[in-house]
Amino acid sequence: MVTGRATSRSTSAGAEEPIVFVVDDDASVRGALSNLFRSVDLRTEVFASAHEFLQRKLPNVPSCLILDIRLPRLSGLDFQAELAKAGIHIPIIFMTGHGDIPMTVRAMKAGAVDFLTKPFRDQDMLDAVTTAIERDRNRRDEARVLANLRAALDTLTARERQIMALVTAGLMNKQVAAEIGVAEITVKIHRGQIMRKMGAKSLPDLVRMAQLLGIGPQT
Amino acid sequence: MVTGRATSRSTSAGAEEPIVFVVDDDASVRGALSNLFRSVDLRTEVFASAHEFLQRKLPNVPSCLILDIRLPRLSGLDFQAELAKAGIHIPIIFMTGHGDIPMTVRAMKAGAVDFLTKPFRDQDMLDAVTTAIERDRNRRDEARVLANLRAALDTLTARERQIMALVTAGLMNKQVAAEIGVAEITVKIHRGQIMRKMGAKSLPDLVRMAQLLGIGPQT
DNA sequence: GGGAGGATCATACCAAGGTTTAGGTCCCAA
DNA sequence: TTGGGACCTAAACCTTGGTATGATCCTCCC
Repeated sequence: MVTGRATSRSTSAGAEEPIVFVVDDDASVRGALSNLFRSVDLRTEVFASAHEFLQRKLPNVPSCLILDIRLPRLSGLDFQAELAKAGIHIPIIFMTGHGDIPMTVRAMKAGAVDFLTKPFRDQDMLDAVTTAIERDRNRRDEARVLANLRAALDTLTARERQIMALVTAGLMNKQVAAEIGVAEITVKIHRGQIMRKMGAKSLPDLVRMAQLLGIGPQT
Repeated sequence: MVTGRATSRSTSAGAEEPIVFVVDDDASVRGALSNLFRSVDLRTEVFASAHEFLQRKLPNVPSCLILDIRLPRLSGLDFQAELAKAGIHIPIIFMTGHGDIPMTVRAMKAGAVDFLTKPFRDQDMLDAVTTAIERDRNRRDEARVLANLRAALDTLTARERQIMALVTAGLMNKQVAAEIGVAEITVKIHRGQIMRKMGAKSLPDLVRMAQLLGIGPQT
């Protein structure tokens, strides 16, 4: 399973090596995990507190966070909530020595990848990390696509966005024209501009973009 | 939150009243839950074992299942796995007197709505049921849409399905024709037939259908 | 054998999509 | 004031999309 470093993926440019972040106030735990991950060639960074971790500017590579439920000043669960509120969606793996079921439920409901009780088997942790990294990789891929689409959408004028919505909803040019009270030729011209700006190679292409952008009939 | 019976929804024909199923070998628990749900006008059915529950032909209404982790003969977790394997996707709420964290994690990973430790507050259970019913309602809505689409897709011939994939991918008729080695007019005729059979009112419509059906570029 | 359904194609015709060229107005910022 | 961008439109022109009619060929099945 955990075969080692995510050897440079042939696609997208380099620097795709995943990172595992560990936050635990117990130095021995940090050391143990650090060793474990290094043993499988996983880049690792450890922190003694949530605050310390937040200082670190998060890199743009697949990563995950291993968190002790019981942290000084801020509980792991609260920290998880903080991150979510801040729009940071790094997958989290919890560890606990004295956790209980309600904590576990809360963490899992909030999207935690796993919730391990100490002591845990190395392999369980590695499996969880593999899952977490993979999840983050997928999330990042989707986020990148969406960001590009949104950037393209931002170059559209209000009129173009309006017409894009109507066109992708399935209206004919003449219907769009009637709907917004302009001549059909005007719609055609806007439409061409939309295809260019959005980089859509076909109408189905544009429809899928609109879909991802949440435009028109959500379905 | 739990305001009572899901009074006839204006859409789809009646019989939409949700049902809560309870499986627990402890008669007093069954009685207590039964009373609790009746007090908020929720239709309830209780069973003493997983086997008993399976005898019951599941009705076509939003429902959820409340399961004790510790069941005679078959653990709640294993039963959850059984149901999943059998393609039964009813949302599950677990109860436990002596559960542990790994159990909780496994249940939640497998999609459980909640995992309550006995004794729990009535309100917690009611909240969980509300969430579960709502989740099932959404799932059913999506499933119904998808079933209709699949039924329509089934009426397509192999050729039509092939052309549908290419058309929704964004190819022009002439490109489709070249791709499959027929005349453009043939593609046009098939295409018209596809629109009719699928009940698509426009190309964007068809594209969205293809998307839901997992046809073409998944994106 | 004969009919039904599927696939193919031609011809003809019309509707819809799309670009180019060439304007026009309005408004905002340099 | 001037320039540019957004928006609007017309005319001309070409490409695609889509339907109708009619026909051939094949296979499967009664």
